[in-house]
Formats: sequence, C-alpha cells, structure tokens
Amino acid sequence: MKAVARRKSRKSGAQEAAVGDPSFSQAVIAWQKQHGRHALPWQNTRDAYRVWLSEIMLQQTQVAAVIPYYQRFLETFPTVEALAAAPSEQVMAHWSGLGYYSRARNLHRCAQMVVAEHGGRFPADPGLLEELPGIGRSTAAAISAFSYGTRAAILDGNVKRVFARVFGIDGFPGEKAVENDMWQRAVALLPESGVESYTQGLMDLGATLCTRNRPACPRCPLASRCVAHLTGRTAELPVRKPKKKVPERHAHMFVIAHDGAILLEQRPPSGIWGGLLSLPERAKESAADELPPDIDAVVALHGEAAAVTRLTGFTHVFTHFRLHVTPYRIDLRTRRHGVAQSAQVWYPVTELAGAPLPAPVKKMLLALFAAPDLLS
DNA sequence: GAGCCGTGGAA
DNA sequence: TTTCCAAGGCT
Repeated sequence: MKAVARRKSRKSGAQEAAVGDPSFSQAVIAWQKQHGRHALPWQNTRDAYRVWLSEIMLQQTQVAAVIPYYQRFLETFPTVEALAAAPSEQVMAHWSGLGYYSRARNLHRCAQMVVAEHGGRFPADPGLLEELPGIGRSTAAAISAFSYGTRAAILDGNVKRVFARVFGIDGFPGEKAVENDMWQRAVALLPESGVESYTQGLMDLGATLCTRNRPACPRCPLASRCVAHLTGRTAELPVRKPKKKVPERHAHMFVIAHDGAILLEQRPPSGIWGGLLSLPERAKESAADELPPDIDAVVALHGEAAAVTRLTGFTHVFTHFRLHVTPYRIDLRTRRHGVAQSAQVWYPVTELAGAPLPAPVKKMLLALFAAPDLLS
C-alpha cells in the first residue's frame, strides 16, 4: 500500500529530466574498484538476506557501530527463516544498543513476511521490496542492486552529500524539491552495467573522501568536475539543516517616572538577566496586543499618572527565543511613597549609565533620558 | 511537511 | 559542554 502511493507521486513529481553523463558513473566505478571498500562483512555476497540485514542496520548508523551487531545477528539467525521463527524478545535483545528500535520490530516483521509471502526469498523488484516494512525507496534499491544487480538508484546521506557538492546544489537536501531533484539525478546517472560497483562507489566516496568536514578532494575522482571543489564551497555544501525557528515572546515594559527618577525592579537571581535591575514588565500573548492590560493597576500602586506614552519598541535576541518589547512611559503627577516592594527601587535617571541593567534596556533608557528637560 | 526515533563519534 | 549528524523510514 505504501509503495503504491509513493511510486505514483514519484512519477507525477518528475518535471525536468536530469541530465545523464556516462563519464560520471565510469569515474565512480573505476575509483571504487581500486580504492573503494571491499572487505566489509556484508560484502562479497549476493545473499539478499545478508544484504538486507546490513542495509537495515546501516540506516542512520555508522559502519563501525554496525559490524559487531551484524556478526552476532548472523551467528544467531543465519537465515531469514531462522530470524522469522525467532521470538521477538530474542530479536530485540540482539538489537539492543543499536538504537532506532522500530527498525528491529520491522526487521522481524519483514522476515516473517518474506517467509510467508515470498517463499523465503527476497524479491528482486525494488517496488516489491519497498512494500516490506522498514524498507524505503533507497534501501530497496540498495538491496536489489547488491543482491540481484538491478539497475536501481539509491539516495542516502552519502549520495546527497556527493551530489550537493559535485553539482553545486544549493538547497537543503531535506527539502522536498531538493530531494526530488537529487532523485532524478540519481536515476539519470545510473550506469548501463556495473550498478554494484557504482552504488558501492558512491557510498565509499561519501564515507571515505567526500566527508562532511575536510573532504579529501585531492584524492577524489570527481574533483575536476566538482562545483563545490572548483569554487571553494565544500565547507558550505551540502546546505545545513535550517535552524529551528526560535520562539517569539512579547512583553510590555513600564518606564514609570517621577521627579528625575524611574522605578526599577531586581530580577530573580536565575534565568534571563538574572540578578540585574530592569524595568517592571508584563508578558503578553502576542504582538497584536498593544494595550497593556494591567497598566492601571501598575500605576495606581505608585501614584497618579499624568501622561502615558507608548515608546518605540525593540527586539532582543537570546539563544533560545526572541523577546519583542513594547515599552510605555508613564509620568506620575504624584508619587505614593513607601509602596515600593523590596525588589523595587527608585533610581535617579542621572545614574542610569552606571546601573546594572540589561544592555537593550539601558540603551533605551539612556536614549530616552538624554534630554533631562523631558522629565516631569 | 514536520516530528520522531537512539547511539556514538567528531569538532 | 554543546551541537551536529550518520548507509532512513514511518506516522
């Protein structure tokens, strides 16, 4: 079911055909035969069970971490029938420590489906493989190519990195449009023969030369045609995952002024601006709320307001959120004494420059009180 | 499309 | 110490 829907959308999504280039695959194949990896535990076999097992284990997992797990699995479950017949607790126990445990559950289910529905033999058709649990488009292609020599394209993290650099692809590979573009290239660049060496070569290039940092371009067979290498952009490509949007917070701040002094509050010892003095503030829900809801109560506590002025707002950027501040200036006609709480202090505006204030608050206040005659 | 899933290595 | 992310797939 899943594979049917996915194949359908795949076709309709392909607009421009990527350009094939036989010299690309030939360069990869020639390099793989001489400099690629040939002795990994799951290589030098066309046993689809072993290929499948390795491909599932290698999803989002590095080779070095997989090797001991792969060998233990094969010893305990030498065939797909043995794995299918094993109790799930035993399968999970053998997976324990590898992470992404849904892979293990899908692995077990997949083995049982291969036995029950395919006579214990993994299908050669990538489309059929993709219908099995835990096998997506790329993994299906890898299993089919390595086990049966099928001309199918993979697109894993290695290939994405190589493509992004060689073709100078500027978008984030996790983005749908960029990924579609890469899939088209992957298909178009497939060699007429020798997919096993080609597929392994792409992975080996990405894993051993075209690494995330400090790629070994001088040893790369694609360097002469690599956009990133030729333009000095290997450090920028592939485009990194965009940072998560930081939350937006909004607050009112009150500049309550009387007789050359303003009311400041000591902030809690921990948290943002911990221990500093700052303006009395109230959180608000959104930028749209322009009227401070409890302004009357704030003012009434300290005196009688003569004038209320909305000041120019500012935004301060923290590491984990952005604070949009809407400040109000409230000039008091009369000031009620003795009501300031222990954490509050009336501060002479002439001493603000030396006050322990947050930088954006100090900046605003100094600008505000640069002309003393504005004070009431 | 976004969030989620696990662990270990590297900078 | 944090941050990133590695042979992806599923919901």
